[in-house]
Amino acid sequence: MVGVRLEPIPARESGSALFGGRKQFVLPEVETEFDNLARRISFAPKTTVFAESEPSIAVYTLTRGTAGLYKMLADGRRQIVGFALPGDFLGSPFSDRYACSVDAIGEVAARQFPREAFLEFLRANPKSLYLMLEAALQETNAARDHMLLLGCGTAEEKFAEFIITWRARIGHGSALSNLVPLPMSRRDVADYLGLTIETVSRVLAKLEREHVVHVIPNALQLMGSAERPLLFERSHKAA
Amino acid sequence: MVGVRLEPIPARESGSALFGGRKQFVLPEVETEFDNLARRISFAPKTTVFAESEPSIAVYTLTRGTAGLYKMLADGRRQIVGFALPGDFLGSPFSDRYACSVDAIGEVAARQFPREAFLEFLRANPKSLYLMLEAALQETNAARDHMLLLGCGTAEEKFAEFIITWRARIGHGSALSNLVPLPMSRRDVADYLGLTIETVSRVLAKLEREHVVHVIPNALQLMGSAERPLLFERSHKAA
DNA sequence: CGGCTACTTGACATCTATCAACCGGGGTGG
DNA sequence: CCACCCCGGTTGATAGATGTCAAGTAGCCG
Repeated sequence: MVGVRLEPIPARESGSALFGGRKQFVLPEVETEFDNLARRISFAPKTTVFAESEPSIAVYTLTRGTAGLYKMLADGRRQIVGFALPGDFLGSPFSDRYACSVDAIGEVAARQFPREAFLEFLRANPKSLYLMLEAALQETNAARDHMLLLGCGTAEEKFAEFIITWRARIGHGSALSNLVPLPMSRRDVADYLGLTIETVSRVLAKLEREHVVHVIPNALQLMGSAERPLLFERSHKAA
Repeated sequence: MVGVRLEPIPARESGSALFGGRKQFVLPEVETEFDNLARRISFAPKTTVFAESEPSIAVYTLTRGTAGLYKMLADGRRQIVGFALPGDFLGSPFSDRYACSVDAIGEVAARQFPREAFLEFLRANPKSLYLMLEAALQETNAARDHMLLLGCGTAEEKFAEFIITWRARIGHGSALSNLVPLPMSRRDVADYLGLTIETVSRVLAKLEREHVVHVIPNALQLMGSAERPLLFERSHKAA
């Protein structure tokens, strides 16, 4: 086990959906033009926004709720590759088929854009294109950070990294709270971390025994005083 | 264990460096302009092209050899997030620091571009920007495919997926050969798959015992007749 | 109240990591 | 030219983490 403090956590990559919410790729001056392309649409909890390999007819930006992006194997094994929050972009604009599936976790609202219209918008707005490329590279990097976790981390390290990153994402702008909402199920967490739900449960039990966290339905209370090593330490700190 | 045929393998994502080599983001008509920005540079085997967290002063396109991209933890655990082949783009154009490290595996040659000049080129060439965004999204998807492997795969599945994807990448254009060169060390393979070198070695021994492959120094002979299930099956086939 | 689902807990199995020995090829230097 | 060493790789014995299977609990909704 390798440890690091829990608190400061130099704000790392989003680990998010396609693009972390903070990265706005539509500039204010073209926003209404962009919005005109959109159709508002919402999804009930546990319903599918789109599924991998379906024809990619539209792209989305999430406006409310949380969604899970995942890829699956034929026998049902599933890897959640990210969680999307409001502001995140979803879809495969350059592909004829969606590259992964997206399920609403709770109630979800989104703006839907026909794929072709979206591409046309991009072609007409190089500045947006530029910002979106920047966001896409950040996203690739976030995926690679998660690869590091999946390939090298222990169960406890995986969970710790998850909860800290998640807390940073939803704390977004406002101060970080020690009461961290967890809208997703244990199965979602397990599939995100490459673990089983039982292992996640046991890690939680252990952290609770050690007074690092308090387990609450749909949330987690981080024990503020906890200077306990929780996370694995990167060889190079984030910028 | 879940099986799938070895042969057809619908050409999947690159799993590559920053951008799969086949994706040319510099159009012919601006290529000389682009090249004028470049400085040719080469790297001896096992040397570092750049390291994570170093100032991001230049970006590169690989012209010869193979490179490994990786991220590390403080205690030395390493995750190789991809291998780069000629044509692949390397660097963190939008960041002040490199997002991951790159080591030459064998002898490597590359073109080096000052980061600012590269960004200026992108801003001046929306078409390149567009193609690069497309490539970046492919790369994100490849990273997510690898996340699926790292999170869900067994040792044997991981190795099989690796060897098949690698073979497809270097076969690139020409017919796929059953003699697959492996310029990287066992350690590289292990760190790419989230395994130990011993486990990789044992998987190879097992596959050899079962006449699926023949192990050769710096290469692997795939036994053509092998209809043996080797890979894990995706729930949705690639497009 | 009953039954469902999500979650937890326990006992056990298994895969992969760990630790250690060994092998073989290539380079180096005597 | 040979001996040696070093390094990468293989193989074996063992241990440990996590997965599997099964039972039990708690909350929630009908």
